[in-house]
Amino acid sequence: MKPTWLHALMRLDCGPIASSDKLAQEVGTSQQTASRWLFLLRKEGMIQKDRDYRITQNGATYLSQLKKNHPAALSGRVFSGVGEGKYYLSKPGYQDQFSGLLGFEPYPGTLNLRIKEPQSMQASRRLRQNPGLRLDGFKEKERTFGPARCYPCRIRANKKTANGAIIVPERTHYPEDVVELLSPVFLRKALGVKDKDALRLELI
Amino acid sequence: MKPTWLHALMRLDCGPIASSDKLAQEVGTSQQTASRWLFLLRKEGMIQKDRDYRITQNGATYLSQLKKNHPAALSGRVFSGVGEGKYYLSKPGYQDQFSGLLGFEPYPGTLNLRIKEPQSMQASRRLRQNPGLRLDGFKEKERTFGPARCYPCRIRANKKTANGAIIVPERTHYPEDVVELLSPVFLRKALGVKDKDALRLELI
DNA sequence: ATTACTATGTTTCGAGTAA
DNA sequence: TTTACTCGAAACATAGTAA
Repeated sequence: MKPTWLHALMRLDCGPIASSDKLAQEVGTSQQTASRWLFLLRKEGMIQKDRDYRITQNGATYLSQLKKNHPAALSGRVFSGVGEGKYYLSKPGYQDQFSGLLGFEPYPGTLNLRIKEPQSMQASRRLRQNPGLRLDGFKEKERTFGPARCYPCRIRANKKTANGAIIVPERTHYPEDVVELLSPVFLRKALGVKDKDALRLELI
Repeated sequence: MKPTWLHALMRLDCGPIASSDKLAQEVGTSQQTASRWLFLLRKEGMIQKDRDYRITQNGATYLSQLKKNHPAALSGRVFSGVGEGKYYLSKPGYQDQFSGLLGFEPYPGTLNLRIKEPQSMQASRRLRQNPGLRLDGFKEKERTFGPARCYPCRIRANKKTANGAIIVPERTHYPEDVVELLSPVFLRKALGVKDKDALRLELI
């Protein structure tokens, strides 16, 4: 399974590169082939050369369409967590970032969803590969609070809809069958859901 | 710029697909070629077929590594450096940070790895784009010691495993085919390795 | 140092078609 | 219906090398 020009483009998407030879080594092909790819990619307007070779807006757009990584939807059932979310949301270090990032002040508590369907599992896995909106980490005295990622979504249940966001801690390897939700409103009340009720998330 | 098998894999990453013909239409190639790709991808363990064709964990990992994230693994061979690592590790300005950051006191010396395989080169390159764990820089009399980044990993050789971390100076553009390792133990002894022996790193 | 040409060998493609 | 074979044609990769 040889590397292809798409590998080269994806490499360029991660950062500029100095020469065809360097690219060749990194993707595992010959200098000549790398040179040809760079030429063709340039002809297509996917990359440009100034000092180094770098991806253009065009190329980046092409890739992001290919990745189409955002799953469209994802569903699961409500369950009661240990109330950790509430604790984290109370930290000013995080709080200060929400408005700017999500456009709302979250209700001080998260709603937990457990996923069962394989399709949604896959969606959850794919979701975590996206950068999403980054919530920076911070330090507070002795304790370190890591960065997290947010994915805005629409939350539906009982023919009602609320806005919100999935929040995923960046470092800790949270189980992939669990999804934690933020929202400006108290979701259990706004949607009229209780434990074991089904929710549907539409990513935006 | 024809589509390649990678396009097919990326399409599969977005969701399962029913037949070679469907795939062919979606990525823009012939049914025969799609069929061949599906066969090859299955042989590589990147996809599986139950009812539909769908990507495997393996394939998803391959893609996510290509896209941006932490490389899962990286391998190279031990070589003897100039012993600079030892000097840096002896500085209290760094020493004081290790426990908090990595959860161990490093053995006073680093193990150097030289990377050859293109795949690992790519992994190394990608690794450096991640923030990792930041080791702050400091000043000592006249000399300035820059910040560095640490990437915790498991280190394997000879069926033995040790914990450790890759350490990368932040400013100096260290060659990307060299990786420097910290560990609470003396790795050469703990793993029974000497110059030119192969090591495998699993990032965590 | 880097790029990219030519020439040659190798791989991949896809129409036709069988299973 | 779908998958996958054959085989001539087309595309591609790479060594050598010039610029």
